[in-house]
Amino acid sequence: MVRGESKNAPSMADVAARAGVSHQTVSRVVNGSDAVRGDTRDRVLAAIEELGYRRNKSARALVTRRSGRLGLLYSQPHLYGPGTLAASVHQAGQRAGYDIVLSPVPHLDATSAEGAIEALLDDAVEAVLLGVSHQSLEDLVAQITSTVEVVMIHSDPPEGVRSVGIDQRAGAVLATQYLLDLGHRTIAHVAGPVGWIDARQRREGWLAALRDADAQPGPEIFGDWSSRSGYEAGAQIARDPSVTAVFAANDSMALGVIRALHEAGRRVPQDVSVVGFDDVPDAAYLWPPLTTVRQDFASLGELAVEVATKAIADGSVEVPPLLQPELVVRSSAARRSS
Amino acid sequence: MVRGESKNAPSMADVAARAGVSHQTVSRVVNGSDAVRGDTRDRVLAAIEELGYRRNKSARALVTRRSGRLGLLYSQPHLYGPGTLAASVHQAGQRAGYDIVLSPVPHLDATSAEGAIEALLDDAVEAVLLGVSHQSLEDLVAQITSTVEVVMIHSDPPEGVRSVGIDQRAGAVLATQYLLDLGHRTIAHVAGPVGWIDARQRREGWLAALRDADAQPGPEIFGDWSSRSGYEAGAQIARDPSVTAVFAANDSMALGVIRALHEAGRRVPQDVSVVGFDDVPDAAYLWPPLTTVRQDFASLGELAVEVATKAIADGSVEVPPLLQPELVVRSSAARRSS
DNA sequence: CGAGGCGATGTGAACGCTAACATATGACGC
DNA sequence: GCGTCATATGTTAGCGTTCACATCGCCTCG
Repeated sequence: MVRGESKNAPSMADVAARAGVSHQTVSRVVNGSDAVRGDTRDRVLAAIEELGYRRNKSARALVTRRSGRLGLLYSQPHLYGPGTLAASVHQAGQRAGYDIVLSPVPHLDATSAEGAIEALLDDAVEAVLLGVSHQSLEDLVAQITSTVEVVMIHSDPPEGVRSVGIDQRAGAVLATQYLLDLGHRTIAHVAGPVGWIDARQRREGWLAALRDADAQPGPEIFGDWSSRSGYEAGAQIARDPSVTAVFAANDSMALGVIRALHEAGRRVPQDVSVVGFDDVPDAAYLWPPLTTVRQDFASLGELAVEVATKAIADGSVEVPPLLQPELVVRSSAARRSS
Repeated sequence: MVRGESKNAPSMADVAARAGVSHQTVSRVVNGSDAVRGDTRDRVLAAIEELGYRRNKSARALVTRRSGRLGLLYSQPHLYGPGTLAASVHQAGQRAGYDIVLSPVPHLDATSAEGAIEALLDDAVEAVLLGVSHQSLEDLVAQITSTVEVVMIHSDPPEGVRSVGIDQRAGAVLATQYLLDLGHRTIAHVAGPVGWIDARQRREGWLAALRDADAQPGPEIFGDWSSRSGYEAGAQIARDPSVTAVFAANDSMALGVIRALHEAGRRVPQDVSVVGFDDVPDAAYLWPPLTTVRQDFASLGELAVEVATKAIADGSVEVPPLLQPELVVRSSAARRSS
């Protein structure tokens, strides 16, 4: 920015003076009121253009007592799911006429989440979207729900809370059932960390599918969503020859499992089948291409914004049905050989 | 939010009444002025606590004529690099006392970038950080630079523009030189798409290292950063037996190349060596573990915020030295066999 | 031809805060 | 004991909007 070049930004009054009307008429034009004569409107529009006028959102927010902002809290912003979610919420918000305040929390814990929510509240957001379904947030929600509208993005929401979600449990059932259909009986699970709702739901889906098929749960190892933890889990699983299939709670861990299996000399999928969760863009181009469960983060974000705007409009507490994930069959899982 | 429960949010005047002081004294307390007696301060603080008072940022911004906001434009928000950058900018901004407005642009083109910048300007950001180094933005920059402070995140910035960056060219030289040292003479390059500065710089680094070693450039294929495009490039490369090494412009494409090589029966690294760029968290757990070039996105974000805040404070145009990337040796590249 | 009404525009106040200045209170020196 | 000064606090105005209402023409109709 060149110093001294620009004085104060022009205000409505400046535009009004230039167009020879009152500031209120400018306001009407800017807000699309139809009570302005065509030629007057044109004069105003021309003045706006000439001066490079921009409506001051702070002044507007002050007098209307509405910020026009929605906040999204999300963690692990470097990962595919959260990143996609953030982008889709942002886009849907724009379309709905809201500004989206993105609040990434690199490492989730109760303190940092609380701090992030405080910041969002300081920003006067009209609703908070909770893009991270972790147990530690459920208590927090109760506290802020009297202050601001809240939408949880959650596959197993507490009673009476506004929420949207993807059916994690159903996705896990899809994956496990597929493995069962392939003839596998001992299916290990590399779970996400304790405390994460999605991890719990995926684990329950695995368990439920097994139960329905009268199969015993295979070994279960808890990871932390990272490929490193998947690798460590895989190394352990590789030592157990009875395991012929692994369901990993996300694609990163699945990929770690596959590497560990490779290193142990067990072929995927000939010796051990592996299924992941998420369908990250790279999943299709791993070796072998990863069979996984796809979640539609884009729709999730749109839905969340929709529910939030409705909540702001009429306070309704609406819980649309969970979105259904989809099994994407590639070649990391195959019929049980022996 | 429970309807009817909360009336209007308390203002300074409410706090002042409760504490038995004037609103100005409340303002002083809130802003940490030391011209307030200890016991008065305590009374005010107590009133703030009791009423749950929050300072209204809009009113403050209106009167101070400063929004306290920095905007970050970034694309491909689902990818590791941009996601990490966004998070680190956000964090650094908080620390520096600025609110960060994150503006993800899913698919970059001149129109959407322009729209996003307009939105940022409407939000009255005091500086715009351009987190996407694409040619199409360079013209845009010239237009807005008179309106707002701009910081480009760019490894080869135009003259006189404030910027920070990571030395992409040096990273590519590192990768290529490593391959050369391993005895490879025909090194292919899977480049990023035309128009992306980083892609250009990496390609130039590859070319420069080759030139210095008196080696002829191997085949060159342009991808689009995706693993799919890497796969397609890899399939092509696999047909050329003279190629014994590939330098891919990012990890996703590298992973696609590896799969294509596998499918063609060419082993990595025994037959063909592959080096990527970025060091995404999964890179270390691919099979084989990917040798790649690590960029420090976290430091990049911090640096960008630092330069932006300085620019706002005194208008200085500072271009700190490029950050240096680092070669991470794993096992997807090996000494040339024959 | 004047009352009534409607469409287009203007006026004044208020939103919650900070900046600038004004005032009160007490300590101190002569 | 009174001016002087520093320290603590209060008062007023104004930031750029929108809202509620006032005004001004002009047309319609009995």
